[in-house]
Amino acid sequence: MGRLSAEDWARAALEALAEGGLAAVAVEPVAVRLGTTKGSFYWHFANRRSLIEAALALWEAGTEEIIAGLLEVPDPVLRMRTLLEFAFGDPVDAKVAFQLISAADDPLAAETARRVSARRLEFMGATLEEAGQPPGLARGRAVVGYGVYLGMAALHRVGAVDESIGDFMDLALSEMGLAD
Amino acid sequence: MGRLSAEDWARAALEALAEGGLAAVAVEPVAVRLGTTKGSFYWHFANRRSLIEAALALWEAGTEEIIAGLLEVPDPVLRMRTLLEFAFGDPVDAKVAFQLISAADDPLAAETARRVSARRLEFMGATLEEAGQPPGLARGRAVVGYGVYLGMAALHRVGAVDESIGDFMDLALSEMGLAD
DNA sequence: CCACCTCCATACGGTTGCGTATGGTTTTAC
DNA sequence: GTAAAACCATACGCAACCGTATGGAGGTGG
Repeated sequence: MGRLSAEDWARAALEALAEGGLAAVAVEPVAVRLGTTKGSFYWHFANRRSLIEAALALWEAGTEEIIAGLLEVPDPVLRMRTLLEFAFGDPVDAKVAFQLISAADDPLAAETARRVSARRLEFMGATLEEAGQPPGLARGRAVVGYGVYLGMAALHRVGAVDESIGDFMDLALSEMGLAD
Repeated sequence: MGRLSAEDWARAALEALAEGGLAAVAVEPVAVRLGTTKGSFYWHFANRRSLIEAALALWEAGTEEIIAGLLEVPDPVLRMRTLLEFAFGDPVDAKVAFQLISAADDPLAAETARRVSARRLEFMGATLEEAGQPPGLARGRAVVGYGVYLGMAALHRVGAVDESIGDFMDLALSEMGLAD
């Protein structure tokens, strides 16, 4: 593995967060995951808290990155479809979102989840408006669409639904009035 | 507080589960919550694991209880509306569902979440069928409706949406083709 | 080649939670 | 009223994890 950077630690922490929640973002277990020891960690970070912050920042940056890429897509309907492909194609994102919402007793986790969710809802709403939907309806459908995304990911995660990812996407599109 | 029963412990454990996840179902913290000590706990339970089992069983029993009550309502549309009133009126249930889904690395938590979710989806689907909807559509709408329920609870929990509970209910009803 | 800086391993003390042991207090049974 | 049962408090050993201290390996400039 060679020498490690702070970002290596942040990535590993984000993985741990997705799998085991905030409690799994623990120094020694993540060190094991990286094949190293605490000695390395406390060189790059002051404490466990700053590792959590780094992991959350990494996750939030991912959302901004995706949105920036989607802004290159001119057609709003295609843009929304592409967004859903990204969303349902990434199994980690919904897990992290879930873990953070569940860990809402942690102020930073709650605030990060709120900010990222709000950003996504705003982007989805704007795209639906651009597709010709009136503002109020666009907002409502964005909330429902993102809610379905989170809820479906949840049900899929525990095996309560068997429907394929593709079915979810078509369903979400039709819920938003964008059915083809 | 007087003397405690095993069910008192299970209830307190369920509260802790809703607020802090599986990790919060810890013997000593729950003892503090009850104003007692471990000595009481290990009289009623063999270990921490059995406390978790009791809390999960309590949660699952709640679903069955509600469904049993709803079976008394003859009209399927009214039955669905009553169900949603129960669902959105109980702030604890969705929290627990979320926590268990997040804690899906624990086999018992995952299996319980799966079983309860499947039971609810089945009940909702059957009710929609009884309301005159074709089976496939009824199933799909049940999945979407329950998914929205979970997702909305999540977004509401972190403050990403401000819409009132009542709005959620009307929205869910209209999504299921039961709008008045 | 050597002084220094970067990065990591190991050892230590402190905290929190699990599970056991043991004794004490309150209720119940007769 | 007393013996047994039910219930609870305290103290202990054990394990996981946090954060610190300290020293050592490996590259780099002079």
